[in-house]
Amino acid sequence: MSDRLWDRTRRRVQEEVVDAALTLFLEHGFEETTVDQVVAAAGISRRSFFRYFGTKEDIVFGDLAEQGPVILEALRERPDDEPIWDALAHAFGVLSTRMSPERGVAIGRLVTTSSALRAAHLEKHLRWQQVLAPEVERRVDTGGAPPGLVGEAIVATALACLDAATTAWLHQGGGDLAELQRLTGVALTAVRSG
Amino acid sequence: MSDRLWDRTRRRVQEEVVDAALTLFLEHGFEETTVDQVVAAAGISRRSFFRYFGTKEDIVFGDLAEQGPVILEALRERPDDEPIWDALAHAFGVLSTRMSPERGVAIGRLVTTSSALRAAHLEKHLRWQQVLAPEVERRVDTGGAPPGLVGEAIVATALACLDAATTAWLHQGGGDLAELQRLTGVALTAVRSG
DNA sequence: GTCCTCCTTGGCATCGAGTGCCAAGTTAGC
DNA sequence: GCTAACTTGGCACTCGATGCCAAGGAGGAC
Repeated sequence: MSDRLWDRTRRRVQEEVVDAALTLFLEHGFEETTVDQVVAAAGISRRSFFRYFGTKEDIVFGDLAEQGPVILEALRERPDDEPIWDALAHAFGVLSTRMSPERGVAIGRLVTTSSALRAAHLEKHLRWQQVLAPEVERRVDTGGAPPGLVGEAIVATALACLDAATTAWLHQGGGDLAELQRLTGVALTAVRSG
Repeated sequence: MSDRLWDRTRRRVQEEVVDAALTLFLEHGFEETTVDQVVAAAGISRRSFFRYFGTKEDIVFGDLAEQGPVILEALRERPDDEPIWDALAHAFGVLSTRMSPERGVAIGRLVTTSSALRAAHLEKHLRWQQVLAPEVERRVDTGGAPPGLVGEAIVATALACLDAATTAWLHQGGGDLAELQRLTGVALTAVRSG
């Protein structure tokens, strides 16, 4: 987090590109908007764009895929005797502070309308899963299961329920983050007691 | 399933392309092998290739993504009072009859090594999920949850556990399908009783 | 301020996946 | 054998993404 002119300029440019791109995406759709249109709207060269964002999907997700360690840190700070599902819910909660709810809803809607974004979204979950699984496995009783299996299954399930809840939440308008948490709880309860 | 010469030829060509492609993929990797190399090895034109397979990933997954209705049919045939997890496990079982175990293991290994294949794999699961969720929701008590939430959460969880089990199964050599089923059960039990 | 170094920028060429179009060839039904 | 239906493959093109390189701005040493 240094603050030389270069870094500040970089962040400013990045934000401008994201703003211009999201406007276009929401208006015409993600797949229908070309990178050329984005860079034209943002006033940056095509080549530089791909240095700011490795892929077109990165405009939408930013560095979210690399936030596994941040979630892990939050998970480590939860007490060891807390039920694993509560601990995970709280750990994922740290991400909600990184984005405005309005933008979260906009991104959520975009993701549901583009299979490329959906793929990137799920790949992101997979990255988180690999980071979080060991700590989850440390916390629970695996009962002699092969290493990795229980941790991965639990994290993947939590993310699956979060996704199902997000779908339902967006469907009923989105907006209230507490409601999303409630729906996630409902999904988890249904899974664990069906 | 008509049997005109055209259809038989089509199936034969398709199989030849898959065989040639899988050989190349296993030797050099999925992303590292270009479609041009595949069509050269299979003796077909590039243009025709994309009429047989809509995407490069389709070589590996075939029509698996469109088998949602087949799984659904199998699920419908399970008794209504069977626990939903057992019913789903049996329903997914019908897919194992569509491929040799050896090829299944080969594909599994490929998927773990290519993010493009992983994305297609997860997109496939999403397709299944949308087909199966309503029937699952009909079978269980949703307790007044928003429509779709519980069904999607349950199917997504089942698939997540199946994936975690597959990872562990491949890690320990693969081969025995009964062992994969056992691992899936272990994952599900861990999720539902952690 | 001057010079030198580091880093960024943008243009160019290129690759790889995927698609529309069209002319030529093959199959099916008569 | 003739015609309609369909398949094939070549060409040109779009779009995302990458390597390379020359030009230019930022920042420190003097």
